[in-house]
This record gives sequence, structure tokens and C-alpha cells, in this order.
Amino acid sequence: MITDMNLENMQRMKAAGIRPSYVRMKILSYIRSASNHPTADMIYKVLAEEIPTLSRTSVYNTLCVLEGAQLLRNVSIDGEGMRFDAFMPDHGHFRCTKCGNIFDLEIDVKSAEVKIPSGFTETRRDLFVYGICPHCSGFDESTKK
Amino acid sequence: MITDMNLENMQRMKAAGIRPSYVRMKILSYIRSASNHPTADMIYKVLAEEIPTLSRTSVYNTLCVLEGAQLLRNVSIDGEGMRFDAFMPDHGHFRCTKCGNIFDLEIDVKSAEVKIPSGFTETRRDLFVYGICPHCSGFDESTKK
DNA sequence: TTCATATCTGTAATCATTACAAATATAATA
DNA sequence: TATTATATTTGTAATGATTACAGATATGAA
Repeated sequence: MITDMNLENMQRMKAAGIRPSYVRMKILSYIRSASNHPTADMIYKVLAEEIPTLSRTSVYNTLCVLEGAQLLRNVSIDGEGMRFDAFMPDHGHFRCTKCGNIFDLEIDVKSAEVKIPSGFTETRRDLFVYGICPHCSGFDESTKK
Repeated sequence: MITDMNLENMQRMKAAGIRPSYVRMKILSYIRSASNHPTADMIYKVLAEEIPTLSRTSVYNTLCVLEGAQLLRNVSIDGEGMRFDAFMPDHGHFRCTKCGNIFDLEIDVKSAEVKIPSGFTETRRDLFVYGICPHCSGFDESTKK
């Protein structure tokens, strides 16, 4: 199936100077469509159903290549394994300390007043907010209480 | 040697409801004095010289206890193992993408304009800035160029 | 088609972290 | 002080994610 997202991913890879191979397309598409910031293992397990010959090593290799091409970013926190996110600047992450899930936050990270000491060159920022998500705190979406 | 920091650490542990054992005191003091956000292994290797019976498991156990008591925090990033930091609210971290070192940044993370969606409860924030440190970019401290 | 190169795969190794049970130290009580 | 219960520490073994590496396959160029 050719979708807009697939076309876009293909163009992004070409622009980044890497070949849009089948495995790379599949992995990038999956991470962009998944909302849960999957680990390498999650990606492997889901895609292996569709690509029986897929190997774990290929997943790691591909993630490394895509990260190098800045089409993905690594949002690992608390040393709980690497989690991946399609690269989109200027958003943060909320991490539920109870269930461990990670949610995107719409944040302009540039709004933080940061004094970078002289000599340091900034290329990117990440803001992590820790706390409890609605599901774990028993929040009722209908009543907002 | 009894120092102000040691007394303070002892009081902190008592206040947090954990016993200020020898190993706990040593590990907390070391992390507070080290400026490099050490990994569990770094802590083990340094302290094992002074405490020959120290075990790696004790280091991990102690880090877990101290983190639970909120006397430490985990500043792991990029899935490169856990790194520890004496707990001090409101500061961020600069990570050099070349040498991998982590530097403290004086940041009021609360200054970031974050809209937490309804139902989410925030307890803590971390801001990571990625880039190149002075040493890796050949910055000359004397001339500031 | 042929060749060179890029990509992918499978197995085995590595290394940080955890599980667990035994040993030791500490505190509480008699 | 002696005894007992509990907390802390230790050592070994297991786990599990990640990486190394060499061979297989696919791709693009000549």
C-alpha cells in the first residue's frame, strides 16, 4: 500500500542520503504510526509477523541508520532500554512513573530559559515531565475529575 | 573523617526514614562529590579500593534505596546505562554528543511553558540539552574563541 | 550478465542489571 | 550482657538487551 506517509518517508530517506529499503520503510512507518514510543523489541515482534525473515539485528541496525540520518530520535529514560520516536523537533515527553508509558507533550522546549555556558554548542533539547497519567490516577475523562 | 557533607547526608537519610549505614554514606558522599554523574560501575570501582568487601550488588541495592528515598536521581539518557546524581531540584543536564560526558546546567526547568493535559499529575521535570562541549569543539577558555 | 557494494540475517558474545540465598551487622528485648 | 529479630551486605548465577561478526541476499552500475 502506498500512502502519503510512505511517500514522505521515502523522500526523507533519499534527502538524508540513505536508501529507502523495504526494512527501513517498514520500521520508520511503524514508529511514526505507533503512539507508544516502541522499544527495539516491540518493533521486532510486531514487524516479524509481516516480515517472517526479519531479524533482531536488522532492527537494531536500521534504528541506528535512521537515527544517524536524523529520521528518528532516541527517547530513552531511566535506563529502561531504548525507545524510539519519529523525529519531530519541539515536543516533550510525559513519563508515567506508575505504568511506565511515555506520552508526547506539545511543548516549545525553546521556551525554557537556559543559559548555556560559553563554549558549549547546543544542537537539540529534550524535556521530560514525570508524574502519573490519567489511567493510573483513576481520572475520569467524562467528568474531568 | 567527619565533614559537613557527611553530617548532612546522615541527617537526610534519617529524615527519609532509612538508616545511614556505612555503605550508604560512602555511596551518597561519592556521588555528591563526583561531578561526572557516575554509573553504578564507576561507583563500584572507585569505592571498592577503599572498601575491599564491597560488592556490585550492594552498589545497585544502595542506589535503589537512595533513589527511593529521593536522595538521588537517575539521569540516564540515550539508553547508555544508568547515571546518578545527588538529588537537587531545578537543574538540567548538558550531554556532549561527542565525548558523552554530562554536565550540570543551571536551569529553572519550571520556566518552560508546558501545558500538561488534564488528568496528568506532574511530579518532576528534567531538561536535557544535547550538543558539543568546549573540550570537544576545541574552545579556548582563555580567549573565549 | 557480471561485478561491486549495500543491506539483511543468524549465531554467538558481551555487559549491565537483577534475583536469590547465605552471611554479616545492627537494633531491640529480655 | 545474652538472645533474638530484623536490616544490610555479599557472592554467585541468571536474565535480557544490545552488539560483533561473518555469511547470505539483494541492489545498482558497468
